[in-house]
Amino acid sequence: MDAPRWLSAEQLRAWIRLEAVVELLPAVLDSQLQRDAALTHFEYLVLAKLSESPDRVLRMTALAATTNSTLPRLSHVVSRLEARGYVERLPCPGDRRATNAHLTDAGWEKVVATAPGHVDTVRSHVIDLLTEEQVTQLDDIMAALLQKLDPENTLRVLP
Amino acid sequence: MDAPRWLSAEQLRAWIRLEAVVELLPAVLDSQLQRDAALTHFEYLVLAKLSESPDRVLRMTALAATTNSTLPRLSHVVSRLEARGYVERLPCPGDRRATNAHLTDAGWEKVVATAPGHVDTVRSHVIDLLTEEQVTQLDDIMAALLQKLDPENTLRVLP
DNA sequence: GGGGCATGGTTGTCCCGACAAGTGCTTAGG
DNA sequence: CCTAAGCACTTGTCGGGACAACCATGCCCC
Repeated sequence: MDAPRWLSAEQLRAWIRLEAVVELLPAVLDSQLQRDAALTHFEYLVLAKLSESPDRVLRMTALAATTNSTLPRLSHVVSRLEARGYVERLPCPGDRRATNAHLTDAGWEKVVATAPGHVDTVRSHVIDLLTEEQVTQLDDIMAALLQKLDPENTLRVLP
Repeated sequence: MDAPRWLSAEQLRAWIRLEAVVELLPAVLDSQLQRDAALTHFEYLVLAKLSESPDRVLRMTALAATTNSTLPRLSHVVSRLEARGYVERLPCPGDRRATNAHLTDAGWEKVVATAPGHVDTVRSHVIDLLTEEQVTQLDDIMAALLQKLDPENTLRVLP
């Protein structure tokens, strides 16, 4: 094996901190949503993405893509959300292999009720801690990382 | 409920990207380590932190702190690592409630063998994708977030 | 128009992490 | 002292996610 290019002190520090954030942030999001809405962060994400879609419908594959997820994982989650009445599965008219996930009225109201608290958490734990300039920097940096993590750019970020 | 302060388009974009990275990055780290060393990212972190400590020993509480973890979680992981011969538990001389985790020689060699591949992954998926300036920005931004996520600053970052 | 292959989704199993109790030690208070 | 409160873990149970195997439909193309 060839000698590994080690990290400089500066790089190491940035990495350790990113590591810590990546570890701790999901826990905060999950616990707030769990406490206030009995939802996983991922479950909330599914509902939220559906609520933003035309007719509140999305194909499973598309939904998996926008939520950075795999199909098996999504399928399980949709089953749970279906059991709670927030989502229903409909056959896709065009393609009989496909399934459409549809946000029910109850699901819509769940999102409406849950979103403010979630946004507050995001603000207080991320956005409000940064300057306007830092938000821009963060966006650029994450975009650079995503180019590697998600080359297909499945989650089409809004303009 | 009062009107939630919504996010601007810029802020939302940055948040969605950070969300995606936080979701996808752990999977990359885990799968590389799993494939090359049959270790979880968290297991590797435990071994790595021990390897950096004097005498390769750390109290469970201290180890939990530097790995951004909880004591129950750590206890389970140490049990697994102990079963594989990488770590051993020793009674703490000063306080008979406490337990010291000690990295064995086998554990040390495991870290030495595993570190280069891990560093390569960190480089290729994070550090090398950013300019020097961006690394500094990232460090500052993550430091700001950690002040909220981890007020005690348990993980004492090196100079 | 029928093999062969890709696509879209579901189901089943295993393992890791969260959470909640429980045990033994230590310290403080009267 | 001796009891009560607090600390440092450990253990047990439960739920969610990864992965692999599986079915069904669509597409090709000869």
